[in-house]
Amino acid sequence: MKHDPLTVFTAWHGPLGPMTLAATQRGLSGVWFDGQRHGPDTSAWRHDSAHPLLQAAIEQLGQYFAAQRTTFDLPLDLQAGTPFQQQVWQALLGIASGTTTSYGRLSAAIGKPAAVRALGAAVGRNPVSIVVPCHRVLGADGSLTGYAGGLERKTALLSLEGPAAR
Amino acid sequence: MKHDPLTVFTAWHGPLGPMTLAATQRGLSGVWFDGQRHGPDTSAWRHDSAHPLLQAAIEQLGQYFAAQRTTFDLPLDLQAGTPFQQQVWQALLGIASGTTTSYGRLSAAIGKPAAVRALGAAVGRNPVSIVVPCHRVLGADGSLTGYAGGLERKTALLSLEGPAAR
DNA sequence: AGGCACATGTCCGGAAACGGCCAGCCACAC
DNA sequence: GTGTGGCTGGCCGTTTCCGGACATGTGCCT
Repeated sequence: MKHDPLTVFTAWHGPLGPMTLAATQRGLSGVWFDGQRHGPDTSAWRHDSAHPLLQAAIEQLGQYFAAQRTTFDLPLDLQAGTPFQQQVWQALLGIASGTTTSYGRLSAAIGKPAAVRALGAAVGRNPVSIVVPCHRVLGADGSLTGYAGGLERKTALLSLEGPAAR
Repeated sequence: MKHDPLTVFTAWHGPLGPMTLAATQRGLSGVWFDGQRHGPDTSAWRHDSAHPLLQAAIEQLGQYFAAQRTTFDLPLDLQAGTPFQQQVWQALLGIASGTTTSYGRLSAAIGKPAAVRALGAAVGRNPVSIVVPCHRVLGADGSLTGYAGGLERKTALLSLEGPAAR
């Protein structure tokens, strides 16, 4: 009986495979690789491939994959998560393209150095792949550790962003 | 992240104390005595004392309390409950003013004679007091058993509806 | 008569398990 | 010595699971 915003979604086939994008009145709320872990349940949403924000997102993603864009200019709606998750996702936005950080440094950055493990779980549930760059977080020793869309995709995204930096 | 209808609400001070009324686009969705058990959380709703449906409800409630009306003519929205709860609340609407029934008979009426206890719980969570007459359900031996708004109010409503039948 | 066990759907609280981690140790290889 | 690899334990938010409580009534047992 609570009021949640109406969510619209559409499909898009990008270089790394088919994806699903979602948006609310407040902004872009989701970008998922089809079949990834923690994927969306679209059954209660409305399909709308003509939605302006979704089209804008697709355009910018296309430019990103074509290496013609490194940052995104889109309104985001991250209100779906818990306060802690929102805090983590917000922090992810601070990681510049071409750079990476570690789970430990990120948890220290939000003032909860001991919540490293919990942060890892929160990062893994980031609903807006690519745009909210959860793929730029590595293990303390530089290992890939994990990615909801599969490690190959994480590697692909990182090499796309920093050709030099392996 | 699911779409629920926008809910509006307002306050009304009736003969039995202050109350809160709520409505969605589909119809009247709530009538509660302030402070009753299982009361609403209005924090995500919008206050709108001018809403036509809410005003209509208040008018009819006024007539009801003045003994100038025994039935209500208002669209209802009972979609907030579980399927079982909706079934029970729907059954409540079949109890005519001036009459009463028991939890046992009611559970038999919906084809689930064994779910008496569950039905009691469901009746107790009826969101639309008075209009959906949960106060017309008594124990098998005629005892009052319970009322989310307090037993005094249950008594008051029953005596209002059936002056003869105490 | 009186007492007790049981059926049923839902909610709520507490307990436990589960992660996209990391630091500290130890054991081995060179 | 130095480096690598593997194990261990503790960290903490979230999710899941489980056990009880309820606006009751019927049947069986004493």
